[in-house]
Amino acid sequence: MNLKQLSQMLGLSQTTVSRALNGYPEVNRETRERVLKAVRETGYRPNKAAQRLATGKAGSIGLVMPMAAGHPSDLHFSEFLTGLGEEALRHDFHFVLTPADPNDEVGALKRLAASGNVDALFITYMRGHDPRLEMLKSLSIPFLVHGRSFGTEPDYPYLDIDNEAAFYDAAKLLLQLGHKRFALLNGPIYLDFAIRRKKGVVTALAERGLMLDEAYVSHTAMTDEQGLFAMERILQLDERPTAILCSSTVLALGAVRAINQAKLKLGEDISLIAHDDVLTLLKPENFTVPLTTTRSSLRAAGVRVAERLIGAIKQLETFPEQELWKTELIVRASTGVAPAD
Amino acid sequence: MNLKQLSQMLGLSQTTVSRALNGYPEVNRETRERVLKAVRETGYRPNKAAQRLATGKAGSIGLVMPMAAGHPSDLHFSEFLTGLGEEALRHDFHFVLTPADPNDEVGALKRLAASGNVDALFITYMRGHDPRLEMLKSLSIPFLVHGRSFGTEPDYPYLDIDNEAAFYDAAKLLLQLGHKRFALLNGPIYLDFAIRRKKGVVTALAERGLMLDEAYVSHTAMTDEQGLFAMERILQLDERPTAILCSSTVLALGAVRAINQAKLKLGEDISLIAHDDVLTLLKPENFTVPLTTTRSSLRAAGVRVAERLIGAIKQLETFPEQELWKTELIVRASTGVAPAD
DNA sequence: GTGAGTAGCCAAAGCGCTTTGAGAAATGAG
DNA sequence: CTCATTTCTCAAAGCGCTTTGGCTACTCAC
Repeated sequence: MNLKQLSQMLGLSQTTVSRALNGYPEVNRETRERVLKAVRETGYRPNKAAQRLATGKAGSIGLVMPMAAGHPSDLHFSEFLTGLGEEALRHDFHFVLTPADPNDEVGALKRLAASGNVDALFITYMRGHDPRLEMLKSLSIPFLVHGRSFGTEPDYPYLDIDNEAAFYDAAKLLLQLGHKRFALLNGPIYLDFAIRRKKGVVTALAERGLMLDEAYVSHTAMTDEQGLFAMERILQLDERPTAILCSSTVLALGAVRAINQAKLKLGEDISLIAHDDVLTLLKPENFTVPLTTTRSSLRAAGVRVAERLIGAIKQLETFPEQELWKTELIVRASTGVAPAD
Repeated sequence: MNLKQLSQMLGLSQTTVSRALNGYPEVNRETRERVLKAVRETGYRPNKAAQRLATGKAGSIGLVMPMAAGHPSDLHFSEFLTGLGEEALRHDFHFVLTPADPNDEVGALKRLAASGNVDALFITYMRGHDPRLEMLKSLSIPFLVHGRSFGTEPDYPYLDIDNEAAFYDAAKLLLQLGHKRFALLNGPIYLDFAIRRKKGVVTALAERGLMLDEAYVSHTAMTDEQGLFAMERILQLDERPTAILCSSTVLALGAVRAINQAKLKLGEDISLIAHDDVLTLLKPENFTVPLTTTRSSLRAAGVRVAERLIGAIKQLETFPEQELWKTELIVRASTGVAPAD
């Protein structure tokens, strides 16, 4: 069933039916109702590809799904996606998900944009000096960045959390508790958030005349196993750290396991603060020793990103172009006074 | 840059350029190379919407993402999605993800199909007597079911694991270890896999003249918290069970927490077998007491589903229409001989 | 030298929708 | 009663691609 058939059935022109459907004013009330009724009865749905071709709009947001054979599925990504979906649902939008090799994200993005399949693009997992930015700016399609790109002019629309402040505050809290030897389990160093979080820690330590020794820093993928390995390694160093900062509760999951295996008491022998993306599965309060965290919901960020992108597509984007969310510091049992030497 | 411009630039007709691009034989080698070169230089990409409109194919698989405000993000779903993506990447396919209210999946599916921007559909989270099946069968678009629908004629293409056998075997193992009092932490009872797993347990017990008491069965969402609550409730029953079967390692995560809190020793006081979907984040071997599991990779299923769907779209589907994968029973430390009464 | 066959190219139709520009009918003003 | 205006409707063009059905210019066999 297509427009032509439908209009023939009704004895109307395609124009009129199309207008009736899309809410144009110049169509008689009765006629419109007749059309709507017929649509209901026949189950007619406009062909999206045709609509897209005719209007240039398609009600879809494109995103690249970083992915390779063997690449682990990412909890953070799906939490974010859930947020996007939640908002998209309200506006009858959908996503076009292009899986892409992590090494070819620029290419994948370019293809996606040129394909004319999407109205807006969105990128995440931002890197320092991210090459995707230039590309996006050269395109004539709305986009939004989740995160920022360290080392580039911040002249693009973004939504980010204040990673530096979060880890500055976390480190500060630990310093106030008397800790002196810090370790940091971070994400890959090329990622923007990892750079900023590290910076936050370094700054806080510097204020007390302390240095963050590189041996006590790990940059790994955000999995529990990497957290375990990194923590095991660090615990075997000569001077054991008493304060651990973790870039994710996923890393913390592994770290805590290593700490338990070393028979150390969390919150007594060793303190830990993790960043909490509010993952459904991994609640910091459900750890045997509830974790102190810096919190910011990834899902909420997803909702907001979708909201802004859809606004941009509909050209009613009146939102501030750049948002920086503060994180909350939530103190639980995993942080305590530094043990006496 | 579109076909018309490109062909003008080359002094060729659109026909010839299109043919050159799509590998038709009736175009001169030199001409083809000239076209390909121009494409590389200009960065021309065919408009997908137009391609779709002209051919009816779009290189995309549609799927409905069950989702509502407040609906938790599902680890199982994203693990599966990762598998899908992995295979789709190889064939330059993408997904159209429509978020949908869990109560309106039929509608969402119908809209997606009628929209004409997907080549194939796929459904999962199958229910008993699933209403989506009839709808899909009435459509003229390839589809594949992940799972089955209990109580319907199995005359549709599916990929499923043998849930009944998995839980039959698991229960059998526990029976052989001398267990008599069983509990089952299952998914929502309307879901097909939950029905079949329960059936497997019931059958195994029946062979020994035992019954599965409904009080010892829980049907909940597959989250760790629900696992915790259900396990807490069951542990407080008069006759404490000694054998627990869990429909997911996520449920098991909560269950184990409850067991620990009750100061029971896993593998001694109480035995537990969970179904392992091979989630990246939740490895049964990483539990403090490694879990005995029935294993089948969700991600592998995703790969296979994508493979079959893409095959169907390209009309080279020579695969068996229906696949039933066996699960592996992997014995670890969470199962032990039943404690003496 | 002729006719059949083939290689290589093209014009134009069509996919299903939106939108432009115009026309017919109904209404109102003078 | 006429002319201008408003209301409603329509035919046709166009979005960017693929594909059908020719057409021309060769090549080759006899």
